[in-house]
Amino acid sequence: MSDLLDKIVSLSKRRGFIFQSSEIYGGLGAVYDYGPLGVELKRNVQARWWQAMVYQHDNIEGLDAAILMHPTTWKASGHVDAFNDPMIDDRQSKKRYRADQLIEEHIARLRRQGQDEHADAVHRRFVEALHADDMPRALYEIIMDEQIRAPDSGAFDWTEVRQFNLMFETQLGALAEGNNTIYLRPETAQGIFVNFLNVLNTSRQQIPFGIAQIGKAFRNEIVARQFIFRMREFEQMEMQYFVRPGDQMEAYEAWREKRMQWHLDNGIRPSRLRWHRHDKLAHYADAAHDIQYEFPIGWQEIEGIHSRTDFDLRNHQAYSGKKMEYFDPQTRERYIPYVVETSVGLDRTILMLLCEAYREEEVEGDQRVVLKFHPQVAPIKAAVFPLVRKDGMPEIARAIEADLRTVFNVMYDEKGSIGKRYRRMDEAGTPFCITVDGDTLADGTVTVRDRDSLEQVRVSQDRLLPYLHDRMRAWTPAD
RNA sequence: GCGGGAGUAGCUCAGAUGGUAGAGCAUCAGCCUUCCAAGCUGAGGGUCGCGGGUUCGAAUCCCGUCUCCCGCUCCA
Repeated sequence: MSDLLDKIVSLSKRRGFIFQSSEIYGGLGAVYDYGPLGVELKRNVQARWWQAMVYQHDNIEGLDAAILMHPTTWKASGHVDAFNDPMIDDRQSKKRYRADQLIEEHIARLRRQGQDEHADAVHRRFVEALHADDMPRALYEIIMDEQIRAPDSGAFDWTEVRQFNLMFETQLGALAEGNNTIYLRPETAQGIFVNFLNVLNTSRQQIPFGIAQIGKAFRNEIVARQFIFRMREFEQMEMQYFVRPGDQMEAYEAWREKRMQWHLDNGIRPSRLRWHRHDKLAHYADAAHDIQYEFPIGWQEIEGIHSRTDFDLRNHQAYSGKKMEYFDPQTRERYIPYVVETSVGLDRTILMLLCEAYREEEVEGDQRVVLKFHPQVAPIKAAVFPLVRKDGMPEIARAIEADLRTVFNVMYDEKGSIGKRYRRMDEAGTPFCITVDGDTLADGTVTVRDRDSLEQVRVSQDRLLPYLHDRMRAWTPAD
């Protein structure tokens, strides 16, 4: 891992942004907890997304669907088939096959060639393999021993057989008998699709309109690494935008622009963001772009904007028997809407903000570590200090703290030298420090110290709130 | 999943040849501080990832296991 990411991991733990899950028991792989500062950062990001998506658009409705869903949901979405089979990849063609189907085809081929004895032997071994403890391994050995080649490329260059059992299973009901297996959702989108009719019928929306949701999703990642970049339990902020078939590209382009702007508005430098177009489209999509950020580990996806046709609604219609059609009263058309999806990883956004904000700087010969968050996402908006712990300064500082607390998350600190307190707040990413000093007693002004420029401005106590609001609004990212 | 590396106080780390652990920073209490930390005094904090074994005795040796990191693979 890069030095920078190491430092961010260390700072995250040291200051209480992010902890590994269940650390006292040795940790749980690729699961993380948000600490006191981390949860503030996360809630601020959620709030900004909700504001930008739901409140700023009169045709977008919010939703909070449950994590547990009817199992048929995942049949309709394609996740059960795609995620639970023993898969093997042809390294040459990059095509993926179901290992069991390859063997079945091989057996059928042998029979066609009259090699029934051989076919029977393979078949017996195949049945045995399907019940083996290490089923993927057993299937792999058959493919190796029988030298089964890839149907398309004819190559014999296979990866291991892997079982893509990426959905977390759990039991519905207290009785562990019968077929009660359900899944923790691997994506939040299906919660939106299955509620499409509910929202349509209750919100008085007309197409085009969207449904937005923030929520947890779960995937048994094969390779889960790089801190909170790829986690087994993670949070998505998704919006599905329903449009008339044919109008999807216009909506797609509009949402691409809005979503990129959102990241810029969070203080991400434009040079660190780029578009990545999917050349190879999933079968249900007719366009797909990712927004990538230049992490210390390289360019990585943080958000996907996908035009996913009517695939999901059409499938839910087929599986549920419920008509997913929309009737347009103007044109008197009836159709299953197309969907443009924006899906951003909340945890990845947090990691991006940490990477973007982290700076090591030299101040008058000393080094400081500072998180230059956008003030709106900063966990603590302001800290209030008495310059010294006497002459009534703590009392005045406490009063200012109490006043600001009605609006912001603020912190009071009187421990250590004033410089030390500034540096502590730098590490937490607090944009403003307010110091009560001797002049405060005389004229009612305080020092407001800027995290980024280190500049100090004297502000009258009673103008403090509007002053801070103005400064937050005017903030722009450095370099 | 495979190969390699690592796991000692909250953080970063030191602990040659086995004799039951230290530093800096951080934290807490007090002092000193009238604007950018690392001044003073004191305190708390570790069964050295976990389990087992060898040994009179293990952080140090052996086995297992978990977690993290790097590379390959994967990114459905």
